[in-house]
Amino acid sequence: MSSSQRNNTIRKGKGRRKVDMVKIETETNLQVTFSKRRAGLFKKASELSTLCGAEIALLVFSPGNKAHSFGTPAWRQFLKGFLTKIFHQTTLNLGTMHKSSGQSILGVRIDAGADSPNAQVNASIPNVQVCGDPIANRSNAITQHELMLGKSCFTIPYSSKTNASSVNPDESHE
Amino acid sequence: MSSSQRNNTIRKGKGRRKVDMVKIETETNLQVTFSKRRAGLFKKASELSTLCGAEIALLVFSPGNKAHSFGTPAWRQFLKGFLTKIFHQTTLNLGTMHKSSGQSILGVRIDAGADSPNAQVNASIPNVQVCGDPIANRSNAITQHELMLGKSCFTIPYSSKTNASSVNPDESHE
DNA sequence: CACTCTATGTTTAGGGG
DNA sequence: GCCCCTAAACATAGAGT
Repeated sequence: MSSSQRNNTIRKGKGRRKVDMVKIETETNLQVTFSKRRAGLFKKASELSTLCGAEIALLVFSPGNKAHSFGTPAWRQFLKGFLTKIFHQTTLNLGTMHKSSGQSILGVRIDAGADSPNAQVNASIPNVQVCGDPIANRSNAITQHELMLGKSCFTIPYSSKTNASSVNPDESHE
Repeated sequence: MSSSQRNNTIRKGKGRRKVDMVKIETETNLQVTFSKRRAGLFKKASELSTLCGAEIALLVFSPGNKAHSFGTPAWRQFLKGFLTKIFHQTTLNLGTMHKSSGQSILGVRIDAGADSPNAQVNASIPNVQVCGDPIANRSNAITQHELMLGKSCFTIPYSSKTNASSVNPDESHE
């Protein structure tokens, strides 16, 4: 046990209190924290995009499997152009519509069979695909994360020290 | 122009200075800010995952098209289980390896043709697919973002006020 | 690029309505 | 869930190495 008690506070004052970086046990507390921090995370993503012109895609699933997503405005166009360079034998369907509901279906579909740019997808196969996975498989101990795009492999060491760097063997150093 | 000068500082002190939320013009400045904030964003994502048990996938492309990714440890398993429920006519290939390099290829591949769970993907078709797109298409003005998963449509109004809420017509309110 | 340092702007835990 | 409030914790801009 750390200096504080379990997941709880260090002292009784009013302002912000330190919390241990372990899963919150109190259900209501967890819900509140999730909402606040999810909003904060989205804001940070938005700011990074604005300040630096970075393209970002972010998917968050709450413990109750509820999906929350974030994407920069130019994401679709950016991704289309980026993937087009990589995928030589596939066709990208972007911005399709849900057959029955007519609602927008976001994401990218890689379909080796279809070649119609605006082909509608089968309603039973939502056009949503996601990416992201750490090499490390220990909970709460993300040590490295790799992403393979085309011939380039990007590696991001990630530790509790919040280190984050990247290596790109095929392109210029950034 | 705002109260400050362009993208610059308000005063001359030493500590942190307020910055306008517009794209940074100075190249070196932008690089430094990108590195710092990207690290901060990843840390926030990691903390949200740890504290609340949320599954997260995050992709960031720098202005130079360099990819940085983040994903929670259980992301692959989580996604596999989640998508299995949704995709009835496809096969998921997870955790494949790059043919030539042997390096891990992250992400999810929806391949209607293949049904071998561990089939290797063609090296020219990296198994990386991403999701994320706003409904709004104006730069720096993300107003709404929708994600279609199965029969459920999740909507996240997003404004400069950093509002972020979600609606799920098919499941319980969170 | 990475690190350090400072000062300060920003986020957020907890509690109330 | 939303809003408001407080005060402490945290993130980070700018400059230097």
